[in-house]
Amino acid sequence: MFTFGLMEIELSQAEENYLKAIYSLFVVANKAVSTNKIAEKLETKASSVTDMVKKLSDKNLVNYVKYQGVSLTTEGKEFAIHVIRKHRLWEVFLVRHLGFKWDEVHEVAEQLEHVKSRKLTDGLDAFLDFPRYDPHGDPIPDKEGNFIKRNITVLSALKINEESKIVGVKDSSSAFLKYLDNAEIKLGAEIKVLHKESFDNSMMLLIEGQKISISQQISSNLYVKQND
Amino acid sequence: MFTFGLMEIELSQAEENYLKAIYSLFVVANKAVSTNKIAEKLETKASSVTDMVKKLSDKNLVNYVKYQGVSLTTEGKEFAIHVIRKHRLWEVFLVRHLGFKWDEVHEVAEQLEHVKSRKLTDGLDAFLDFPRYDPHGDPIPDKEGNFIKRNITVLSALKINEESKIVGVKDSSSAFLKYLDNAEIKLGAEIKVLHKESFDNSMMLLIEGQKISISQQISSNLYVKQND
DNA sequence: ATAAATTTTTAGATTTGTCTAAAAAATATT
DNA sequence: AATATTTTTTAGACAAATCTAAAAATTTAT
Repeated sequence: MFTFGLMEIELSQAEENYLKAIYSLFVVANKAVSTNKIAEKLETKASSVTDMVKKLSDKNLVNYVKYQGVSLTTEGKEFAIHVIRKHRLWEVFLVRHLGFKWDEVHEVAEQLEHVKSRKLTDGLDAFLDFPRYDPHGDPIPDKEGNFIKRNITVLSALKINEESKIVGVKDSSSAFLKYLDNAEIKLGAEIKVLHKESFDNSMMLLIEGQKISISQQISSNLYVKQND
Repeated sequence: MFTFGLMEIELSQAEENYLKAIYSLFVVANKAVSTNKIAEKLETKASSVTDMVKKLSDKNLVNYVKYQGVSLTTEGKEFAIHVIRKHRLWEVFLVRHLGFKWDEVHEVAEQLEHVKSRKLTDGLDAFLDFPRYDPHGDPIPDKEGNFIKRNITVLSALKINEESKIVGVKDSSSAFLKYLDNAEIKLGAEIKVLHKESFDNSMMLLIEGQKISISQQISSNLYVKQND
């Protein structure tokens, strides 16, 4: 058997976490990522990253040239996306069925994402009725690893009088999510930009009938649907 | 803070597996268990067990005297029961909601049982409506670690003309469970012993209207309700 | 273009959990 | 009771994943 497509190799949790980190760093940088960046993301040391990256390279999961950063191979990307799929499906489950708040799911999903069982993942997906987004608005890859590519911008980029809908958060920290809860800013909310304050870049917003002012810190961490 | 009751210490998966193994061996033997028995159960070597048991003893989770076997401390028992609780709750979830058969749940539950989150476990328990038994008929400890103590015997101990109900399996191997599926022997089935063959100890059974013969291998691995 | 600063890698050590082989203790046998 | 057998522990080694400190390469600055 040469079944090379996916899942023939068993990865450790550490390996999976590295692939996930490399994937997400690559997505934003769009070029090979440095060992330092990976170390920062995983809260480890660059020397540890070098070791692991060599190992992943031996397994053909990453492309690695000394001193020139790391990128994922096709296979490595498949693994990373599969882990992300599991993570986000679990988040949906926790919020929908176990009463978790959106700021409480991350830590638990970080553990659940490493459970290995195709039947479990696909069964969970079906049980949840194939959700397309997680509680933070991030798209969930399907069985084949296909994402919905959303047309989104940050709220702070909108101009006065533009209308849009909040569809996701850039920052998923507990602190930020709790702020949004307190301010009653929810995904799906329709918004309109009433005013932009030039000196501090704060914004006056009409959100579901309510007028509220938000700092740039906030508006630059909210994703809205691209208007066009 | 001296909160010593439970969960202040974080255990590794390996440590949790040792506690679980020691617990289940102790339950049947009712005396301190040998390192050899533990090694056999965990498919490892006795020397590895000695090492781990020392570590668990340092953490006050087991009582260990050289050459004299191992037993759980109150705290160790609490941990073991908590892991068993998680294992069995996940089994219920997998069968009820994700379409797993009762012979498919073990391996996945072995992974899920190590996920650490009080909120997850108790939330799952509530979501499942506080099930009292897992798919194999084993009782599920509640939040406080309390079990239902069932009055059960093995089917093979019943006498001719005795009636009872199948409530659990002693052997949870995939092979045995599949045999039961094929023979359409389910938990909850009402049975009556029609005949016992003296030369091979096989039994003729009336089970839900059907007459079937089962070997001693089978009857000694099925639990029935104790007819007091 | 050379020096300075930064980044990355290497070398060697550490922790966890495991192993094998040998030694020590406990149990069984005669 | 002495010997043989079995069980258990010790000693030393190993793989995975990490770390620190030092060396090497790259990038930035003058």
